Amino acid sequence: MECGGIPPLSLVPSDHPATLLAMAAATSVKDALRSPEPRESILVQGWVRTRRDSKAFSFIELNDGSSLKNLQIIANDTLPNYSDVQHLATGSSIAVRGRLAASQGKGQSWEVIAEELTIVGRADETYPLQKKGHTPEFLREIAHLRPRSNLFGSVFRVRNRLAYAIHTFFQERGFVYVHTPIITGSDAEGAGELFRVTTIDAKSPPRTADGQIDYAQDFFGRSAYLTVSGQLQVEAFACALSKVYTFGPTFRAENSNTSRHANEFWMIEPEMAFCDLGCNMDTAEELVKYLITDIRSNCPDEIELFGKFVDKELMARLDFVLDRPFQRISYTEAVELLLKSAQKFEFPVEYGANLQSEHERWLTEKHFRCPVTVFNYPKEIKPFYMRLNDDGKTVTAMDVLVPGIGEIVGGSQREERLDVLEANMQRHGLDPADYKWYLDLRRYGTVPHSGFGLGFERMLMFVTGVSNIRDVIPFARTPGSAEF
RNA sequence: UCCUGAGUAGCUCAGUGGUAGAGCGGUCGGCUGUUAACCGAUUGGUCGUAGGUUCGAGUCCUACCUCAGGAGCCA
Repeated sequence: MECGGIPPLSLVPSDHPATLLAMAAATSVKDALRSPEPRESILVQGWVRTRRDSKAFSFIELNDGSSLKNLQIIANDTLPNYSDVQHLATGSSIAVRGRLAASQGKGQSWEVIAEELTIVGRADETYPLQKKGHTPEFLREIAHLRPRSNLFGSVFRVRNRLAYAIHTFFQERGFVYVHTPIITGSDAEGAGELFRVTTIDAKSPPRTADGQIDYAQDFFGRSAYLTVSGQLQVEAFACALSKVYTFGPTFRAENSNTSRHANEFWMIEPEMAFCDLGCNMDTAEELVKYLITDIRSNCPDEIELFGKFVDKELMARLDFVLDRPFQRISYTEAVELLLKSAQKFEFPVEYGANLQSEHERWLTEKHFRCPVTVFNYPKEIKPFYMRLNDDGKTVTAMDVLVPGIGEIVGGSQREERLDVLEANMQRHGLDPADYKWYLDLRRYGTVPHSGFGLGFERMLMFVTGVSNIRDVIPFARTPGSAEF
């Protein structure tokens, strides 16, 4: 599979007047453009990007989403419906049967001389997309039409390829894809606010004796939520199938209003048995590099577009990341570096506190100027499941920071010692009784194991240079916004 | 949620308390193997919403809404 690709049209409304649509499978614009030779007969279908009239014919730029490039159609005035063709507006859908021939003009090698042109669906002058550039903010308001733009068509072809590359990476390495549940009963995973899933009537909920809503009478007989992470569940599968990963949607009810947060996003969570923190960091870094390499070589047109119109530094940065090993630095060393730096920070650097965004940016953008993996954080600022180091002060957390985005990967070696894990839970105010099944993994044949979460959209932002997460999700869900 | 900024034509924006503007787009015509074509004409407005100050508000004040950038939370 390559960056784009659409299946041939096989289902056609029976009452449709277009005879062309009933013909054999159409050729995609992408395939037409890379044809090795002229073709006597070809059928192409798509949407009109723009049209220009010449003396005795009309130029139509046709795009079907299979490629960034358009296919030029020559519609001669001998076509019986030429007067209609001359009024074809941007956005209209057409089917064209004709001859694929070498172009007489510059700028494209092939063009289609139309012998029959069917107008499938008109678009009138209110069609909001112009052939000139639009701001991403405007296109965001027409999220249902923006995939027809060059920028968003490219983003979503790359999104497709990135998902494919993620599966390829893990499948080639013997990982098993596990579908962890979307609905979860864990309400204290420490990964943020949760969306409640309920069938209780909001107007007259069942009450307990003390007046609280009685969720024991809810659909699942308990409180249930949309998942904030498949990690706890996937650990169970790692402790059986050894190397596993999840790749699915994740939901956080945080009121985050930033360019890097959405309330519904996709996450990749590998989990590996018999794997310590070093092995974990190796895997995360190898994955990030693999994905960049894959997109770089399989979506060249799209990357070129992003480099031209989205982020001029994109290609240099991607190559730079590929050429160099990731920097690894412990939290303690990072704090020392930050304290020694002459840089003035808005927030003070101090051991024991979380690194601020500006601190992370300094490390990855100013100091090392490449991705940085920070590991061994103070236990106080990390969740209960991370493995306690021998120093008794730090846990085996690791974050991969990349320039321009910040944290793209967060992970750790998990605490595999039952007694230490129970103590961690108590320190975090959690009741081990609520995690019986999770503790069983340590009770029966426990093994050292590690894993991490890679934000799918953040990775996509990194490889495309697109700076707002809303622009790499088909229909973004953010606070106050779920229109489409 | 907090801080900062913005909201004027379909889009991008100008408009310094006194007649609502430009470029692009759209439409019509011309020209032309064109390439974000070109030339001419034309179309286009609840100035985010609601109040207030003023003889007079797009412009000043207040509240709210929306968007953007930054912060926190994190992926």
